[in-house]
Amino acid sequence: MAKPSSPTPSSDAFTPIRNVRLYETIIEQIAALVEDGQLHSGDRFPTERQLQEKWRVSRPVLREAFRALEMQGIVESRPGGGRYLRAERIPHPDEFRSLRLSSDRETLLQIWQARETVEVKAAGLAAANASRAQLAAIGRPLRMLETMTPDAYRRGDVNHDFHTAVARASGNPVLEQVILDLLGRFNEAGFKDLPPAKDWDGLQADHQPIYDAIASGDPKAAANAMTNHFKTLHETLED
Amino acid sequence: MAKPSSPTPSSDAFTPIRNVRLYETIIEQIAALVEDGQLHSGDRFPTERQLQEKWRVSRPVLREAFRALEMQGIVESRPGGGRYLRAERIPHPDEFRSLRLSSDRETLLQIWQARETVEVKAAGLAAANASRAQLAAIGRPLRMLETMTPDAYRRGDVNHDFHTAVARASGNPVLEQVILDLLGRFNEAGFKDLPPAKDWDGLQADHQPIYDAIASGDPKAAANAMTNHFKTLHETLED
DNA sequence: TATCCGAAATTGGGCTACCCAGTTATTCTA
DNA sequence: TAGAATAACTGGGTAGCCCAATTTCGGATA
Repeated sequence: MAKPSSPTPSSDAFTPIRNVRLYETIIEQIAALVEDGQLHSGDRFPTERQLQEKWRVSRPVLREAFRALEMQGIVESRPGGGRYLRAERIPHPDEFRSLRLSSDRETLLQIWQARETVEVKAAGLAAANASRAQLAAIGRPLRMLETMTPDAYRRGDVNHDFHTAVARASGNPVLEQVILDLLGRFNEAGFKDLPPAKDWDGLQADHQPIYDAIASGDPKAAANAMTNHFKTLHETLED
Repeated sequence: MAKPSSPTPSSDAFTPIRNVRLYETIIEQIAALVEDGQLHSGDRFPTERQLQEKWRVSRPVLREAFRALEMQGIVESRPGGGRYLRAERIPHPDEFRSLRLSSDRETLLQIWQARETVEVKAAGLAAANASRAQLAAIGRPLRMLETMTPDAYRRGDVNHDFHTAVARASGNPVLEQVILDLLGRFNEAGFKDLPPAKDWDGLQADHQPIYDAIASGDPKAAANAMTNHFKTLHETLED
C-alpha cells in the first residue's frame, strides 16, 4: 500500500523550480496539527509508527522532519519516551531559505539596517557591562591589525571577530545570537561583492573609537561610535 | 563493519542529561570540513555514499544531518546532482536549543530587551513606509478589542497580531523575521507566567498611541510610543 | 574537427525490514 | 498493598533495495 508515491507526481506541465521534498510536507502537517490546536507546548506527539500510518510515509522521512525541527529546539526527542512539542509556532520550511537565498543588493541593505539596529544597542550595553576579559576580546582584533601584515590575518576575520566580541560583551545572549545570525547572513549575502579593499584600512579605523568608548564605559558614546561606523560603511555600500 | 555503534556507548559512570544523537556529530563533522577550509560556499559535497564510508554511518543519519542544515538554507540538495554548500558558517547543533530551552526570568528579560531594540526601530520605519493596507492591518487588532468581547478574540492574539503587523509595515523583511522569531520565543518562554490579565486592558491601551503615531507618519513619535509601551510592560514584568 | 544525441553510470529521494537500548506499563509475588 | 520482575512500546540506528533526475561520455553525424 501507499504506492511509492513518486516524489514529483504528475505536476502540471512545467515542473516548478524546486520539487518539494516529502519531509517538508510532513513539517507542514505538523504545523497544521499545532495550528489546529490539537497539540500544545509540552504535549507528546503520536508515536512514529502511528504518524507513519496516518500520513502514509516511511519512518525515515518522519525522522528527517522531526530532526529538522529538533535542531531548532522546537521538538524534543526522548529515546524510549516519545517526542514532545516545545514551541507554539512551527516555522514554514522555506522561511529561512527565502531570505538566505536572496543575495541581491536590496537584501544586503536590509540586513545592514537590521545589523545597525541591534549592534548599536549592543555597543551601548557593552560599554555598561563589559568585563575585563570581554574588553580584551574586543581589542584583540584591532591589535592584530596593527601588528601583523594585512594578509596574515584575513581582513574579513578581523571585522567578524570585532563585531562578535562586541555582541558578546553586551551581556545579552539573545541579542548576541541575533547579531551572529545577521552577521553570518551578511557575509554570505554579499561581502565578496564589496569594495576590493579600496579604503578598507580606513574603514577598519572606525573600529578604534568604538573600542575606546566601550573601554571608557560610556554607553552613549559607544552607541554613537557604532552608528558612525555603520553610516560610513553605508556610503561605501552605495558605490 | 561499523559495529552497530550503540547510541550511548559506555559513557563514563553517570550518563549526561542528553545523549548525543549521531546526526549531531555528523553536523559537527561537516562544520569541521568547512572550518578547515576544505569546503567553501558554492562547493559540492562528496556524495552520500562517500561520506557514509568516510564517517562510518548509515545513509539515513547522513540525510538527517543534511536535512536539518537544508531547512536552514545552509545546504542545497539537487536530486541527481549532488549537495552544495550555501553558507560559510555551520551553526553548532545546540546553538538554538540552548536559548530556547531556558525559560527562566532572566532569559525572558533578555528577550524583552532584544524585542524593544528591534521593535522600536520597526515602529519608526513603519511610520515612514507603511502602506495603507499595512496600516489597516495594524489597526485591525485594536478595533477587534473594542468591538468584541474579551474572550472571543484571545488577548494573546491581539498582542501578537499587532506587533506582527508593525514589523511587517517596517518594509524590512529581515527585521521582520527577527521580530517574529523573538516574539515567538517570548510567547513560548513565559507569556503564560505573566500577569493574569490584571490591568491587561490598560496595557493594551498602549497600542493606540503607537498606531496613531504610525498613521500620522511621524517616525520619532512612533519610536517613542513603542519605547513607552515596552517601558510600561517592563515594570509589569518585574512584579 | 566540431557538434549533437543517446546510452550508461552516478546521485539524491524514498521505502521496507530489521535489531538495539532505554522507557513505561503490567503483572506477579511477597 | 508495596515492590520487583517482566513484557510491551518507543526512538536510535543499520542494511539493502528501487526509482527518477542528472551527469558523463562515447559514438554517429554534419
